[in-house]
Amino acid sequence: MAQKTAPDSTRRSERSRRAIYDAALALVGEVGYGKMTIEAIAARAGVGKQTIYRWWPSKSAVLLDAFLDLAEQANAQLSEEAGLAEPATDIPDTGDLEADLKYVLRATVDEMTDPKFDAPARALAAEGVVNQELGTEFVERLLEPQLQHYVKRLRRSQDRGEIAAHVDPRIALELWTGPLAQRWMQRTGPLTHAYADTLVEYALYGIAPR
Amino acid sequence: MAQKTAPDSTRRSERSRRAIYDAALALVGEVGYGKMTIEAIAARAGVGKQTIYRWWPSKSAVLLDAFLDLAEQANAQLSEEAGLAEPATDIPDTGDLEADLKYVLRATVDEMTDPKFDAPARALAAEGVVNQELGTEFVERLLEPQLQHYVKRLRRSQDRGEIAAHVDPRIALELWTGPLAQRWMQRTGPLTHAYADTLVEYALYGIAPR
Amino acid sequence: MAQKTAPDSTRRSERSRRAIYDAALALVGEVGYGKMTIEAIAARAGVGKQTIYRWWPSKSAVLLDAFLDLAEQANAQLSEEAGLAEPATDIPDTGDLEADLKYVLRATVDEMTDPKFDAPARALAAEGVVNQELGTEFVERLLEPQLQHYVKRLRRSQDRGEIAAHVDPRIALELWTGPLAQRWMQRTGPLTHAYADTLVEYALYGIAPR
Amino acid sequence: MAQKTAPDSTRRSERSRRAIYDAALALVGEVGYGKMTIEAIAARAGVGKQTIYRWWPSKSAVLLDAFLDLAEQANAQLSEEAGLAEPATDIPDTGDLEADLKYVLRATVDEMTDPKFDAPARALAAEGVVNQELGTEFVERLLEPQLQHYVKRLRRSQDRGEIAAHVDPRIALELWTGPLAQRWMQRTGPLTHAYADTLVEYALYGIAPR
DNA sequence: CTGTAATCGAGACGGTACGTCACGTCTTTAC
DNA sequence: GTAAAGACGTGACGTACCGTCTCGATTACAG
Repeated sequence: MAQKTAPDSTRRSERSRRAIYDAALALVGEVGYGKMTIEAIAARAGVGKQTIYRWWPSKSAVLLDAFLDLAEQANAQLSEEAGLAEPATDIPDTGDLEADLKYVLRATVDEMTDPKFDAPARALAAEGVVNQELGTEFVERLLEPQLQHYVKRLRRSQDRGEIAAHVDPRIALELWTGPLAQRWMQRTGPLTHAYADTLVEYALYGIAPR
Repeated sequence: MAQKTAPDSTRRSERSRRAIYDAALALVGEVGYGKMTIEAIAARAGVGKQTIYRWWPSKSAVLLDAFLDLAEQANAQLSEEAGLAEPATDIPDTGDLEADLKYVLRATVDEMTDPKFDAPARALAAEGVVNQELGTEFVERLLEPQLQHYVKRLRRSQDRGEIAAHVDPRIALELWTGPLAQRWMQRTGPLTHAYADTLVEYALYGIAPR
Repeated sequence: MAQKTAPDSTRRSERSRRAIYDAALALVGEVGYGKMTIEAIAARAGVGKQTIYRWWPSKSAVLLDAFLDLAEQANAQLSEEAGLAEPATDIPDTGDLEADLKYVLRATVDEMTDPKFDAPARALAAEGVVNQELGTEFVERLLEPQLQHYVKRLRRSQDRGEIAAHVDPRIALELWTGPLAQRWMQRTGPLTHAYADTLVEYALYGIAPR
Repeated sequence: MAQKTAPDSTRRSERSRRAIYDAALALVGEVGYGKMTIEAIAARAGVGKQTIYRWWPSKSAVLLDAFLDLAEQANAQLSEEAGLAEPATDIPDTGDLEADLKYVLRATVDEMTDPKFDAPARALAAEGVVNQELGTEFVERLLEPQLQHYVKRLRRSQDRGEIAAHVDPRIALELWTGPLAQRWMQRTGPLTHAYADTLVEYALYGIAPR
């Protein structure tokens, strides 16, 4: 099937791409996703509209790429600060599962609260709820890779007998990521460190009396 | 301060209101929230645009009312089928907490899977992620009342010693509603009865070895 | 065949129509037909683009109506100045055909030179050369009615024996309107009173020796 | 003053030039002048856009050159058919002015009707009405040289006393070229041999009774 | 039972943004 | 250095809806 003669990506303007990302992220923060227009992105980036339409099919796709780029950069910076060559996203393993999970979950809460991430992340999450394609990509490229860090970490604990053998780690991790996600997306309650700690405790030991 | 001469709701056309709800729900299913326009709702409902603008401030508000109406009707019908006068939304209390939770959670999974509810509910959930005001109203009028049924039920179990005394029921219920919501909204995994059962088990007894 | 549900002309805004005419005529004079855009007309008239597209199919159609309106007004004003109820466009009949023709032709030259008429008239004439539909309408609604005044006048002279019996007045009049039109449109020579006079003389008596 | 580093015409690609002419003439016939775009000419000619912009300042200039080239070729072919070395554009002089004029005018009518010439000629004529520069060039390079053939021919007749001494040939010729041009450009009437004949007769002997 | 005031369907209005097209310039690679 | 190719910033296109407005026609209450 003939594509509409796909553009030649080797000749793509890097400077335009960056300017578009910056403009999109700035705008989604300033006016919100609904009122962010492609024309405004183009104007702010000092770029022709066609340059956006040439490389992305929709404004959600632009924002997704911009956000992924942002996440990547933030990650790279984090690793650098830690003086590491490899990405620093692994979940720590001090031998104390409860402490490790609380540590990571508190960091997640902090990130969810950071206004720099909040606006674009909400916009993408919202769009993903309604737009299957974008939602899938968002999950596959951003969310699931992060969740897999939990899977790895839980499996290590399971090998050591710190988690019951019958437990499926991929489901277990949802005991805390699910509630956190819900509070963030639906604002059903405050997102605090204490809340994160409680979730970890309930999840590890259950709510039935021991 | 003078309101914009608020309309007189006693003279409101009931037939128009119903037609607008029907049109909105039909359209959100057919073309999706983003492409649903007020003009299309008006045209389909055989109604002037002003009749919509007179009574609702935005298309999300129309859809919210339409959906609440739908939920109400569905509820009423359910109660009627059960031959009850009062609404049938309470969580059963057979004395077996695990069984009761699994029963209700399976029903929730079924509802989330029902295409009649799926499209408008997703649209509203998505809009709520990004639009604080609508999100809050959605939660307050629809979600939180349902969650409170869990609180009531859990408290009863707690009084009987079936749940540890230190547990906060309002947080505990998120151990299963959170994961369910996340799978539904972000499509991070399949929504099945087996999954619902697993969530209840993990939540009750924890994932650490007993 | 279903029209695209033609708009209701009884509800048309007269103020907008006038503003659009004024803007179109002003713009064609200032920037020329080629660079006159519908957006600019709309902006200058303080009108939405759709209001133009609702009532006219193209920018040439707008200009045609604007110009016809202008011609009508100019005509009405002329009649009024002369204190007449009927339109003053008839060709005089003093009994001296040569003098009458020269008089009218000189007036035509003056009009063709008047910058107020020149720009829009050129634009329409040009568009009509290339666009059959517009050209036909331009001729039928503006040019031919004026030519018919010559026909009437010539026929009267012919009845009196001042013009040879075998002559077809509709063709005869082209002996002077044709050259004038050509000099105006193609700029093949200057448009002066002397030139007009010469045309009348050559046409009446021929260029062969008598 | 530095020209924009004028291109070196000795290295110009003849094949591209020809292809551009062909493409321009074909397109003006197929889609009309207004919808003929430089991009389309380039694409059809298998030529880069810059190759057009390097050698011509505007699309009207391209078409003008293309049309002049066409006219030249047609002329050369005509001469060749007649077995002549020199160009065959002079007006015949059989001694019978009326007959000679009718002969040439009938040929002009035929040419104006030939669809191969019609589309580009109209486009250029139209553009010339509105664009002084192009109009002047069109007249100087194409129209006026043809009119001068009449001047020469008329002067010869005048020397022989077949035309009144006081007549200005340059004006006289407009008695038939003007009407013809008008009928062609403004479509004010049919273009036939009979019409051409009538024009010649009226012009020679006048419309007043002799 | 009839006036009268508000709601109703309809849709024109001034706008904003859409996604596309072509402009004329510029850069890259091949000849 | 010219050529084909095509990405770029720019700006107009014609369309779709926005939310406001004005217009009769309908409707339901108050006199």
